[in-house]
Amino acid sequence: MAHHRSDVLAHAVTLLDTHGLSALTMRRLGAELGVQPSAIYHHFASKQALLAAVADEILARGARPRQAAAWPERLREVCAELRHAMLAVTDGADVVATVWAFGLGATAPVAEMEEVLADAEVPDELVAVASRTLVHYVFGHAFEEQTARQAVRLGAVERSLESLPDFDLGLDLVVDGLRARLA
Amino acid sequence: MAHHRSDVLAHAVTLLDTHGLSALTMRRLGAELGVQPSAIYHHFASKQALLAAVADEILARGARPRQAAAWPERLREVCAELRHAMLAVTDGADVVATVWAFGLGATAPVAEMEEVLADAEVPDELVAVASRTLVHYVFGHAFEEQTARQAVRLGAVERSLESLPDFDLGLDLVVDGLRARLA
DNA sequence: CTCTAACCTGAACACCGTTCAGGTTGCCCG
DNA sequence: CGGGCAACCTGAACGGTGTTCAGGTTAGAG
Repeated sequence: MAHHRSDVLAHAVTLLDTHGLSALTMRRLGAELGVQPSAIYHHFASKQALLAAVADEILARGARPRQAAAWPERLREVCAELRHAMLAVTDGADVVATVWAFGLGATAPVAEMEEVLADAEVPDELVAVASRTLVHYVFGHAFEEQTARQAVRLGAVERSLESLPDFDLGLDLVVDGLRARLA
Repeated sequence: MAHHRSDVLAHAVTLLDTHGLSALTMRRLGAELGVQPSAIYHHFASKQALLAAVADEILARGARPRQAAAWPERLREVCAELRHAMLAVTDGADVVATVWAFGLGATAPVAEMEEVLADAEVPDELVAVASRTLVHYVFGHAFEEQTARQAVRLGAVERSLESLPDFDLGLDLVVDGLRARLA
């Protein structure tokens, strides 16, 4: 039975979540679909393109309604949604951050941050700097948290998860810095 | 003629700088040294271990004397040194950030940040949060800058380098946020 | 009933990290 | 001087990886 692009993508996300990024292989994904590895190239031009679609799918699945009105809280909402979306899938932070860094996808969150800041009438050069700083923070924190969690789960390291820095506190640091610069 | 661990490490850094991370292969490194790939395993237990040593070497080569006395400027010095060390070698940001994230090395910069903050009598929980936030920012910014630079050099993308956010401004955002929280 | 587009096969190519039994080399010690 | 030991290396192999390509199948539209 023939598969669609969306089937392949859904299976890729499932495989990623259940067995991690290292298991997300063209051969294994093909086997999971009962298909030759080369068949996947009918739906995605390369593995990079597949990963880009996976990253966007991870972000889409994590979407939540916006509630806040003031820009600091709206910013926090966007960052929290981004963080939770990545943490919800095994190695999600790795995939999303890499795809974004290479400019292949996952552009929605930073675009929304820029929109929030522009709406708040923040100067243009600060909009770019602040949104980039925030996204770097969220990616770095989520990646570290996910990596540490996985290391502990595999028993590779006895490092306690208590020592992980608090996400909201670090976020406040940046938001406060931005607020100070605007005053 | 027999090689030492330091020879292998030096050649690995050279190979990384001249041809990028994707060319840093056990086979290619062996060929560069006139040696079988398996010979490298006499000096490094795995490629991960080799990359960890490469990351530490990149940081060691970027070391500069400290000059500032006040903690905000000391923090900026550490961050600037870290940034320049990574940018000085092709794919340096990728290697250093990855090695650090997996806890395999590159721990010196964040340790020094923590020391600076502790000396400034910043509360313990803020020391961990602030140093992590700063290192995430520096890694993210350097990785993005290096990736964009490489994409432009390869002609893969016409994205202008002018649009890259200013490093010092983003750094000030975090430092100011920390300063505000201390007051 | 034909044709076209979507989907897939199966083999091959050129790589990759890693292991292992065995071989060579150079230096120290008795 | 000669034995031995440690450092260093060989060469082949194992089991993977992403990707390409000529050709085959199948379902649906006209």
